[in-house]
Amino acid sequence: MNKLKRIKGTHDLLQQEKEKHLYVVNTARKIAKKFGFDSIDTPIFEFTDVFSRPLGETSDVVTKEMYTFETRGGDCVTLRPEGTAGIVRAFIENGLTQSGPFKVFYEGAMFRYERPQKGRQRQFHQFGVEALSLPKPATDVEIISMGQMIIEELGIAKDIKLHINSLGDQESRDTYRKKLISYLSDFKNDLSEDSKNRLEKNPLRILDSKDKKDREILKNAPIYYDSLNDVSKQHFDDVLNGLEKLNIKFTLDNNMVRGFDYYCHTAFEFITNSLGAQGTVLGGGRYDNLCEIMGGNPTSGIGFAGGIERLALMIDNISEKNNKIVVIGIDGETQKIGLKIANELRYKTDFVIETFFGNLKKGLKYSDKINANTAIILGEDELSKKTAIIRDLKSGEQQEIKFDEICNYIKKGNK
RNA sequence: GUGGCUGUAGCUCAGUUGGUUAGAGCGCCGGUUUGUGGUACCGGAGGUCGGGGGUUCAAGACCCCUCAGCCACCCCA
Repeated sequence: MNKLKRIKGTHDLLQQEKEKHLYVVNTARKIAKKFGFDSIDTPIFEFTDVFSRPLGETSDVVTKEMYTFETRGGDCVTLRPEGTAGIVRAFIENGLTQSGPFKVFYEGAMFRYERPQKGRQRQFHQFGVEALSLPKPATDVEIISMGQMIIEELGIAKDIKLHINSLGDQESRDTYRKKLISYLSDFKNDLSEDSKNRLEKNPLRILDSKDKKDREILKNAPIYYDSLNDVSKQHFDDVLNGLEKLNIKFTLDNNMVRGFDYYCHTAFEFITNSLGAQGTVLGGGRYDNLCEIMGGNPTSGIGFAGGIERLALMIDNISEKNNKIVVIGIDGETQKIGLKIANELRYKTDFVIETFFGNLKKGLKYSDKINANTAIILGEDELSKKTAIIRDLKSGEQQEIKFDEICNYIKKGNK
Protein backbone atom coordinates (compact mmCIF):
# COMPACT_ATOMS: atom_id res chain seq x y z
CA MET A 1 0.00 0.00 0.00
CA ASN A 2 1.32 3.45 -0.79
CA LYS A 3 2.23 5.94 1.86
CA LEU A 4 -0.26 8.60 2.90
CA LYS A 5 0.99 12.12 2.26
CA ARG A 6 0.49 15.73 3.25
CA ILE A 7 -1.51 18.06 1.05
CA LYS A 8 0.70 20.29 -1.08
CA GLY A 9 1.56 23.53 0.63
CA THR A 10 0.83 22.25 4.14
CA HIS A 11 3.35 21.49 6.86
CA ASP A 12 3.65 19.46 10.02
CA LEU A 13 4.96 21.70 12.76
CA LEU A 14 7.45 19.56 14.63
CA GLN A 15 9.07 20.36 17.99
CA GLN A 16 11.34 23.36 17.40
CA GLU A 17 9.15 24.70 14.64
CA LYS A 18 6.03 24.67 16.80
CA GLU A 19 8.00 26.21 19.67
CA LYS A 20 8.96 29.09 17.40
CA HIS A 21 5.39 29.63 16.31
CA LEU A 22 4.25 29.70 19.91
CA TYR A 23 7.00 32.15 20.74
CA VAL A 24 5.95 34.48 17.93
CA VAL A 25 2.27 34.30 18.85
CA ASN A 26 2.82 34.67 22.57
CA THR A 27 5.11 37.63 22.05
CA ALA A 28 2.59 39.34 19.80
CA ARG A 29 -0.26 38.61 22.20
CA LYS A 30 1.72 39.98 25.12
CA ILE A 31 2.39 43.26 23.32
CA ALA A 32 -1.19 43.56 22.05
CA LYS A 33 -2.41 43.15 25.60
CA LYS A 34 -0.30 46.13 26.64
CA PHE A 35 -2.30 48.20 24.19
CA GLY A 36 -5.57 46.92 25.63
CA PHE A 37 -6.44 44.39 22.95
CA ASP A 38 -8.43 41.29 23.99
CA SER A 39 -8.19 37.94 22.29
CA ILE A 40 -10.91 36.81 19.92
CA ASP A 41 -11.58 33.72 17.82
CA THR A 42 -13.88 33.53 14.86
CA PRO A 43 -14.69 30.45 12.78
CA ILE A 44 -12.10 29.12 10.40
CA PHE A 45 -14.70 29.08 7.61
CA GLU A 46 -17.48 31.45 6.66
CA PHE A 47 -20.08 31.93 3.97
CA THR A 48 -18.17 32.78 0.82
CA ASP A 49 -19.75 36.26 0.62
CA VAL A 50 -18.05 37.23 3.87
CA PHE A 51 -14.77 37.26 1.94
CA SER A 52 -15.74 37.89 -1.67
CA ARG A 53 -17.57 41.13 -0.94
CA PRO A 54 -14.96 43.00 1.12
CA LEU A 55 -11.84 41.69 -0.62
CA GLY A 56 -13.19 42.69 -4.02
CA GLU A 57 -14.65 40.44 -6.69
CA THR A 58 -11.67 41.15 -8.94
CA SER A 59 -8.94 40.57 -6.38
CA ASP A 60 -6.60 37.65 -6.96
CA VAL A 61 -7.43 36.10 -3.65
CA VAL A 62 -11.12 35.92 -4.45
CA THR A 63 -10.82 34.96 -8.10
CA LYS A 64 -8.30 32.18 -7.84
CA GLU A 65 -6.96 31.55 -4.36
CA MET A 66 -9.88 30.65 -2.13
CA TYR A 67 -10.74 27.19 -0.87
CA THR A 68 -14.45 27.32 -1.62
CA PHE A 69 -16.88 24.42 -1.51
CA GLU A 70 -20.50 23.53 -1.15
CA THR A 71 -21.63 21.88 2.08
CA ARG A 72 -23.97 18.90 2.27
CA GLY A 73 -26.71 21.38 3.02
CA GLY A 74 -25.98 23.33 -0.14
CA ASP A 75 -24.29 26.39 1.42
CA CYS A 76 -21.34 27.96 -0.34
CA VAL A 77 -18.55 28.30 2.23
CA THR A 78 -14.87 29.26 2.17
CA LEU A 79 -11.86 28.55 4.37
CA ARG A 80 -10.70 31.96 5.54
CA PRO A 81 -7.94 33.48 3.38
CA GLU A 82 -7.40 36.31 5.88
CA GLY A 83 -8.61 37.37 9.30
CA THR A 84 -10.18 40.80 9.08
CA ALA A 85 -13.40 40.00 7.24
CA GLY A 86 -14.51 37.36 9.73
CA ILE A 87 -13.85 39.65 12.67
CA VAL A 88 -15.77 42.54 11.17
CA ARG A 89 -18.62 40.15 10.41
CA ALA A 90 -18.61 39.06 14.06
CA PHE A 91 -18.47 42.68 15.18
CA ILE A 92 -21.56 43.53 13.17
CA GLU A 93 -23.45 40.33 13.88
CA ASN A 94 -22.98 40.66 17.64
CA GLY A 95 -24.34 44.20 17.63
CA LEU A 96 -21.12 45.87 18.72
CA THR A 97 -21.18 48.77 16.27
CA GLN A 98 -22.86 50.97 18.89
CA SER A 99 -20.73 50.06 21.88
CA GLY A 100 -17.63 52.13 21.27
CA PRO A 101 -14.06 51.06 20.56
CA PHE A 102 -13.51 47.39 19.84
CA LYS A 103 -9.90 46.22 20.02
CA VAL A 104 -9.04 42.59 19.41
CA PHE A 105 -6.11 40.24 18.85
CA TYR A 106 -6.44 36.99 16.91
CA GLU A 107 -4.24 34.23 15.59
CA GLY A 108 -4.78 31.11 13.56
CA ALA A 109 -4.57 29.25 10.28
CA MET A 110 -5.42 30.87 6.94
CA PHE A 111 -5.81 29.19 3.57
CA ARG A 112 -4.90 30.33 0.08
CA TYR A 113 -4.55 28.22 -3.02
CA GLU A 114 -1.21 29.58 -4.23
CA ARG A 115 1.96 28.07 -5.61
CA PRO A 116 4.04 27.31 -2.52
CA GLN A 117 7.52 28.74 -2.08
CA LYS A 118 9.64 30.00 0.76
CA GLY A 119 7.49 31.93 3.21
CA ARG A 120 4.36 31.04 1.29
CA GLN A 121 2.20 28.03 2.01
CA ARG A 122 -1.37 27.05 1.30
CA GLN A 123 -2.16 26.65 4.94
CA PHE A 124 -0.30 29.35 6.83
CA HIS A 125 -0.68 31.18 10.09
CA GLN A 126 -1.24 34.77 10.97
CA PHE A 127 -1.75 36.79 14.07
CA GLY A 128 -3.37 40.19 13.82
CA VAL A 129 -5.14 43.01 15.54
CA GLU A 130 -8.20 45.04 14.59
CA ALA A 131 -9.35 48.32 16.12
CA LEU A 132 -12.91 49.36 15.22
CA SER A 133 -14.68 52.64 15.94
CA LEU A 134 -11.37 54.45 16.34
CA PRO A 135 -11.08 56.86 13.41
CA LYS A 136 -8.33 59.19 14.63
CA PRO A 137 -4.76 59.24 13.33
CA ALA A 138 -3.57 58.49 16.85
CA THR A 139 -4.91 54.96 16.45
CA ASP A 140 -2.96 54.50 13.21
CA VAL A 141 0.16 55.53 15.11
CA GLU A 142 -0.54 53.17 17.98
CA ILE A 143 -1.24 50.25 15.67
CA ILE A 144 1.99 50.79 13.76
CA SER A 145 3.97 51.22 16.93
CA MET A 146 2.50 47.96 18.20
CA GLY A 147 3.82 46.24 15.08
CA GLN A 148 7.20 47.82 15.64
CA MET A 149 7.22 46.75 19.26
CA ILE A 150 6.40 43.15 18.40
CA ILE A 151 9.23 43.04 15.89
CA GLU A 152 11.63 44.56 18.39
CA GLU A 153 10.53 42.14 21.09
CA LEU A 154 11.17 39.25 18.70
CA GLY A 155 14.70 40.59 18.26
CA ILE A 156 14.57 40.96 14.47
CA ALA A 157 14.08 44.70 14.11
CA LYS A 158 17.45 45.33 12.51
CA ASP A 159 16.53 43.32 9.41
CA ILE A 160 13.12 44.92 8.90
CA LYS A 161 12.03 48.25 7.48
CA LEU A 162 8.69 50.00 7.80
CA HIS A 163 7.16 51.21 4.54
CA ILE A 164 4.19 53.51 4.67
CA ASN A 165 1.81 55.20 2.28
CA SER A 166 -1.64 56.76 2.27
CA LEU A 167 -4.36 55.69 -0.12
CA GLY A 168 -6.60 58.52 1.05
CA ASP A 169 -10.36 58.44 1.19
CA GLN A 170 -12.65 57.42 -1.65
CA GLU A 171 -12.54 60.85 -3.26
CA SER A 172 -8.75 60.99 -3.24
CA ARG A 173 -8.55 57.49 -4.51
CA ASP A 174 -10.84 58.27 -7.46
CA THR A 175 -8.84 61.38 -8.29
CA TYR A 176 -5.57 59.51 -8.28
CA ARG A 177 -7.00 56.60 -10.20
CA LYS A 178 -8.05 58.91 -13.01
CA LYS A 179 -4.66 60.65 -13.11
CA LEU A 180 -2.82 57.36 -13.14
CA ILE A 181 -4.92 55.86 -15.89
CA SER A 182 -4.51 58.91 -18.04
CA TYR A 183 -0.74 58.89 -17.50
CA LEU A 184 -0.32 55.18 -18.12
CA SER A 185 -2.56 55.10 -21.18
CA ASP A 186 0.18 56.89 -23.11
CA PHE A 187 2.51 53.97 -22.44
CA LYS A 188 -0.10 51.29 -22.87
CA ASN A 189 1.85 49.29 -25.43
CA ASP A 190 5.04 49.30 -23.41
CA LEU A 191 3.50 47.93 -20.25
CA SER A 192 3.90 44.29 -19.26
CA GLU A 193 1.05 41.92 -20.11
CA ASP A 194 -0.06 41.78 -16.49
CA SER A 195 -0.09 45.52 -16.19
CA LYS A 196 -2.06 45.96 -19.41
CA ASN A 197 -4.81 43.86 -17.90
CA ARG A 198 -4.64 45.70 -14.63
CA LEU A 199 -5.00 49.05 -16.34
CA GLU A 200 -8.71 48.36 -16.72
CA LYS A 201 -9.46 46.30 -13.66
CA ASN A 202 -7.23 47.58 -10.92
CA PRO A 203 -4.73 50.20 -12.10
CA LEU A 204 -3.37 50.90 -8.62
CA ARG A 205 -1.84 47.46 -8.58
CA ILE A 206 0.48 48.45 -11.44
CA LEU A 207 2.31 50.65 -8.95
CA ASP A 208 4.05 47.74 -7.27
CA SER A 209 4.85 45.81 -10.42
CA LYS A 210 8.38 44.41 -10.45
CA ASP A 211 8.67 44.41 -14.21
CA LYS A 212 11.67 46.51 -15.30
CA LYS A 213 9.90 48.37 -18.08
CA ASP A 214 6.92 49.06 -15.84
CA ARG A 215 9.23 50.45 -13.22
CA GLU A 216 10.86 52.73 -15.77
CA ILE A 217 7.49 54.05 -16.90
CA LEU A 218 6.36 54.54 -13.31
CA LYS A 219 9.31 56.79 -12.52
CA ASN A 220 7.46 59.79 -13.83
CA ALA A 221 3.98 58.70 -12.81
CA PRO A 222 1.84 61.05 -10.76
CA ILE A 223 2.54 60.83 -7.05
CA TYR A 224 -0.25 59.53 -4.89
CA TYR A 225 0.30 62.11 -2.16
CA ASP A 226 -0.43 64.97 -4.57
CA SER A 227 -3.92 63.63 -5.18
CA LEU A 228 -4.91 63.43 -1.56
CA ASN A 229 -7.64 65.88 -0.58
CA ASP A 230 -7.25 68.07 2.48
CA VAL A 231 -8.87 65.66 4.90
CA SER A 232 -6.74 62.76 3.70
CA LYS A 233 -3.58 64.81 3.70
CA GLN A 234 -4.22 66.00 7.24
CA HIS A 235 -4.81 62.46 8.43
CA PHE A 236 -1.63 61.19 6.81
CA ASP A 237 0.49 64.10 8.07
CA ASP A 238 -0.78 63.51 11.58
CA VAL A 239 0.17 59.85 11.36
CA LEU A 240 3.69 60.60 10.11
CA ASN A 241 4.11 63.22 12.75
CA GLY A 242 3.03 60.82 15.45
CA LEU A 243 5.52 58.23 14.24
CA GLU A 244 8.32 60.76 14.33
CA LYS A 245 7.42 61.72 17.88
CA LEU A 246 7.72 58.06 18.85
CA ASN A 247 11.04 57.74 17.06
CA ILE A 248 9.69 55.11 14.72
CA LYS A 249 11.67 55.16 11.50
CA PHE A 250 9.79 54.71 8.24
CA THR A 251 10.22 54.95 4.50
CA LEU A 252 7.61 56.79 2.49
CA ASP A 253 6.63 54.52 -0.34
CA ASN A 254 4.32 56.15 -2.84
CA ASN A 255 4.04 52.97 -4.82
CA MET A 256 2.86 50.73 -2.04
CA VAL A 257 -0.76 49.71 -2.44
CA ARG A 258 -2.43 46.90 -0.58
CA GLY A 259 -4.07 43.90 -2.15
CA PHE A 260 -7.57 44.17 -0.80
CA ASP A 261 -10.17 46.69 -1.90
CA TYR A 262 -11.20 47.61 1.59
CA TYR A 263 -8.07 49.58 2.48
CA CYS A 264 -8.04 53.40 2.63
CA HIS A 265 -5.83 56.08 4.18
CA THR A 266 -2.85 54.61 6.00
CA ALA A 267 -1.25 51.51 4.49
CA PHE A 268 1.95 50.04 5.89
CA GLU A 269 4.19 47.02 5.62
CA PHE A 270 7.14 45.81 7.62
CA ILE A 271 9.49 44.38 5.01
CA THR A 272 12.68 42.33 5.14
CA ASN A 273 15.23 41.39 2.50
CA SER A 274 16.23 38.21 4.25
CA LEU A 275 13.36 36.02 3.04
CA GLY A 276 13.66 36.42 -0.71
CA ALA A 277 10.56 37.43 -2.62
CA GLN A 278 8.14 37.04 0.25
CA GLY A 279 9.47 39.99 2.18
CA THR A 280 6.39 41.37 3.89
CA VAL A 281 6.41 40.11 7.39
CA LEU A 282 3.64 42.22 8.86
CA GLY A 283 1.27 44.52 7.03
CA GLY A 284 -2.00 46.34 7.38
CA GLY A 285 -3.86 49.57 7.14
CA ARG A 286 -7.05 51.46 7.63
CA TYR A 287 -10.42 50.26 6.31
CA ASP A 288 -13.06 52.82 7.16
CA ASN A 289 -15.53 51.57 4.54
CA LEU A 290 -15.40 47.91 5.35
CA CYS A 291 -18.18 47.81 7.92
CA GLU A 292 -20.59 49.43 5.55
CA ILE A 293 -19.59 47.15 2.69
CA MET A 294 -20.39 44.24 4.96
CA GLY A 295 -23.82 45.53 5.83
CA GLY A 296 -23.13 47.27 9.14
CA ASN A 297 -23.33 50.91 10.18
CA PRO A 298 -20.44 52.98 8.86
CA THR A 299 -17.64 52.34 11.35
CA SER A 300 -13.96 53.07 11.01
CA GLY A 301 -11.39 50.34 11.34
CA ILE A 302 -7.67 49.68 11.21
CA GLY A 303 -5.51 46.64 11.77
CA PHE A 304 -2.63 44.50 10.66
CA ALA A 305 -1.69 40.88 10.18
CA GLY A 306 1.67 39.26 10.78
CA GLY A 307 2.90 36.15 8.98
CA ILE A 308 3.88 33.66 11.65
CA GLU A 309 5.88 31.37 9.33
CA ARG A 310 7.80 34.32 7.92
CA LEU A 311 8.59 35.72 11.35
CA ALA A 312 9.54 32.26 12.59
CA LEU A 313 12.01 31.95 9.71
CA MET A 314 13.78 35.01 11.03
CA ILE A 315 14.27 33.94 14.62
CA ASP A 316 16.84 31.52 16.00
CA ASN A 317 15.90 28.30 17.66
CA ILE A 318 14.41 28.74 21.07
CA SER A 319 16.83 27.57 23.72
CA GLU A 320 15.19 25.81 26.60
CA LYS A 321 16.45 27.04 29.91
CA ASN A 322 14.04 25.04 31.98
CA ASN A 323 15.95 22.59 34.15
CA LYS A 324 15.06 19.02 33.46
CA ILE A 325 15.09 16.23 36.01
CA VAL A 326 14.80 12.55 35.17
CA VAL A 327 13.47 10.05 37.69
CA ILE A 328 15.09 6.70 36.86
CA GLY A 329 13.60 3.51 38.30
CA ILE A 330 15.83 0.48 37.88
CA ASP A 331 13.20 -2.22 37.89
CA GLY A 332 9.48 -2.89 38.09
CA GLU A 333 9.16 -2.49 41.83
CA THR A 334 10.45 1.06 41.67
CA GLN A 335 7.76 2.21 39.31
CA LYS A 336 5.10 3.11 41.86
CA ILE A 337 7.33 5.20 44.06
CA GLY A 338 9.08 6.68 41.01
CA LEU A 339 5.84 7.95 39.54
CA LYS A 340 4.84 9.30 42.92
CA ILE A 341 8.08 11.23 43.38
CA ALA A 342 7.85 12.59 39.85
CA ASN A 343 4.34 13.89 40.37
CA GLU A 344 5.17 15.39 43.73
CA LEU A 345 7.97 17.34 42.07
CA ARG A 346 5.64 18.43 39.28
CA TYR A 347 3.13 19.74 41.83
CA LYS A 348 5.67 21.49 44.02
CA THR A 349 8.32 22.80 41.60
CA ASP A 350 8.49 24.31 38.13
CA PHE A 351 11.04 21.85 36.78
CA VAL A 352 10.38 19.58 33.86
CA ILE A 353 10.21 16.06 35.26
CA GLU A 354 10.52 12.99 33.08
CA THR A 355 10.58 9.36 34.13
CA PHE A 356 12.52 6.40 32.83
CA PHE A 357 12.07 2.79 33.92
CA GLY A 358 14.57 0.20 32.77
CA ASN A 359 18.25 -0.28 33.24
CA LEU A 360 20.34 2.45 34.76
CA LYS A 361 22.71 2.85 31.88
CA LYS A 362 19.93 3.52 29.43
CA GLY A 363 18.30 5.83 31.89
CA LEU A 364 21.42 7.96 32.14
CA LYS A 365 21.87 7.89 28.39
CA TYR A 366 18.36 9.12 27.95
CA SER A 367 19.01 11.87 30.50
CA ASP A 368 21.95 13.00 28.40
CA LYS A 369 19.96 12.99 25.26
CA ILE A 370 17.30 15.33 26.64
CA ASN A 371 19.99 17.41 28.31
CA ALA A 372 18.77 16.94 31.87
CA ASN A 373 20.65 18.44 34.80
CA THR A 374 19.69 15.99 37.48
CA ALA A 375 18.85 12.30 37.79
CA ILE A 376 16.95 10.82 40.71
CA ILE A 377 17.90 7.16 40.81
CA LEU A 378 15.75 4.49 42.48
CA GLY A 379 16.79 0.86 42.88
CA GLU A 380 16.23 -2.13 45.13
CA ASP A 381 18.80 -1.06 47.71
CA GLU A 382 17.40 2.42 47.98
CA LEU A 383 13.81 1.21 48.07
CA SER A 384 14.40 -0.80 51.21
CA LYS A 385 15.99 2.23 52.86
CA LYS A 386 13.33 4.62 51.53
CA THR A 387 16.01 6.69 49.83
CA ALA A 388 16.99 7.76 46.34
CA ILE A 389 20.29 8.74 44.80
CA ILE A 390 20.30 12.26 43.44
CA ARG A 391 22.96 12.72 40.83
CA ASP A 392 24.12 16.01 39.42
CA LEU A 393 24.65 15.12 35.78
CA LYS A 394 26.97 17.99 35.02
CA SER A 395 29.44 17.42 37.87
CA GLY A 396 28.82 13.73 38.45
CA GLU A 397 28.39 14.24 42.18
CA GLN A 398 25.65 12.31 43.87
CA GLN A 399 23.98 11.95 47.26
CA GLU A 400 21.58 9.58 48.92
CA ILE A 401 18.44 11.36 50.14
CA LYS A 402 15.36 10.18 52.06
CA PHE A 403 12.10 10.14 50.09
CA ASP A 404 10.55 12.82 52.32
CA GLU A 405 13.39 15.22 51.72
CA ILE A 406 13.77 14.89 47.96
CA CYS A 407 11.51 17.79 47.17
CA ASN A 408 13.27 20.22 49.47
CA TYR A 409 16.68 19.04 48.34
CA ILE A 410 15.77 19.63 44.70
CA LYS A 411 14.34 23.05 45.44
CA LYS A 412 17.52 24.11 47.22
CA GLY A 413 19.93 22.66 44.71
CA ASN A 414 18.36 24.07 41.56
CA LYS A 415 17.13 27.58 41.58
C1' G B 1 -1.55 29.87 -13.41
C1' U B 2 3.78 30.58 -16.16
C1' G B 3 9.14 29.61 -16.33
C1' G B 4 13.87 27.48 -14.21
C1' C B 5 16.42 24.03 -10.78
C1' U B 6 16.11 19.68 -7.65
C1' G B 7 14.38 14.67 -5.65
C1' U B 8 19.37 8.28 -3.57
C1' A B 9 18.82 5.49 4.29
C1' G B 10 15.65 9.30 9.80
C1' C B 11 19.28 13.78 8.37
C1' U B 12 23.44 15.75 5.06
C1' C B 13 25.14 13.88 0.71
C1' A B 14 28.63 10.42 -2.83
C1' G B 15 27.42 7.12 -6.86
C1' U B 16 32.51 7.77 -13.47
C1' U B 17 30.87 7.57 -20.77
C1' G B 18 24.27 3.17 -18.64
C1' G B 19 27.48 -2.64 -16.38
C1' U B 20 27.68 -7.57 -10.77
C1' U B 21 25.01 -7.53 -4.31
C1' A B 22 23.56 1.05 -4.26
C1' G B 23 27.76 3.65 -0.45
C1' A B 24 29.80 7.36 3.46
C1' G B 25 29.27 10.60 7.68
C1' C B 26 25.83 11.83 11.44
C1' G B 27 21.65 9.72 14.00
C1' C B 28 19.23 5.08 15.78
C1' C B 29 19.65 -0.04 18.13
C1' G B 30 22.98 -3.64 20.46
C1' G B 31 27.82 -5.08 22.65
C1' U B 32 32.69 -4.17 25.22
C1' U B 33 30.52 -2.46 30.94
C1' U B 34 24.28 -7.78 34.60
C1' G B 35 23.54 -0.52 39.28
C1' U B 36 26.34 4.86 36.80
C1' G B 37 25.79 8.68 31.18
C1' G B 38 28.69 11.98 27.88
C1' U B 39 34.36 9.51 25.14
C1' A B 40 36.45 5.30 22.51
C1' C B 41 36.23 0.68 19.88
C1' C B 42 33.20 -3.36 17.68
C1' G B 43 28.65 -5.04 15.57
C1' G B 44 23.53 -4.38 13.62
C1' A B 45 19.02 -2.54 11.60
C1' G B 46 17.33 0.80 8.06
C1' G B 47 16.54 2.00 0.65
C1' U B 48 9.89 -0.04 -3.89
C1' C B 49 17.02 5.30 -5.78
C1' G B 50 9.75 10.43 -5.12
C1' G B 51 5.80 7.60 -8.19
C1' G B 52 4.24 5.50 -13.11
C1' G B 53 5.52 4.23 -18.01
C1' G B 54 9.30 3.69 -21.94
C1' U B 55 14.35 2.81 -24.47
C1' U B 56 18.12 -1.20 -23.62
C1' C B 57 21.00 -7.66 -23.09
C1' A B 58 21.41 -4.19 -18.79
C1' A B 59 18.61 2.11 -15.89
C1' G B 60 19.81 5.38 -9.60
C1' A B 61 21.90 7.37 -14.33
C1' C B 62 18.80 8.20 -20.80
C1' C B 63 13.40 9.66 -22.65
C1' C B 64 8.06 10.79 -21.51
C1' C B 65 4.30 11.60 -17.85
C1' U B 66 3.21 12.62 -12.83
C1' C B 67 3.90 14.12 -7.66
C1' A B 68 6.58 16.99 -4.18
C1' G B 69 10.28 20.74 -2.75
C1' C B 70 13.09 25.14 -3.88
C1' C B 71 13.72 29.85 -6.83
C1' A B 72 11.60 33.65 -9.83
C1' C B 73 7.03 35.78 -12.05
C1' C B 74 2.41 36.62 -9.85
C1' C B 75 0.22 37.48 -5.15
C1' C B 76 0.52 38.64 -0.19
C1' A B 77 1.36 37.82 5.78
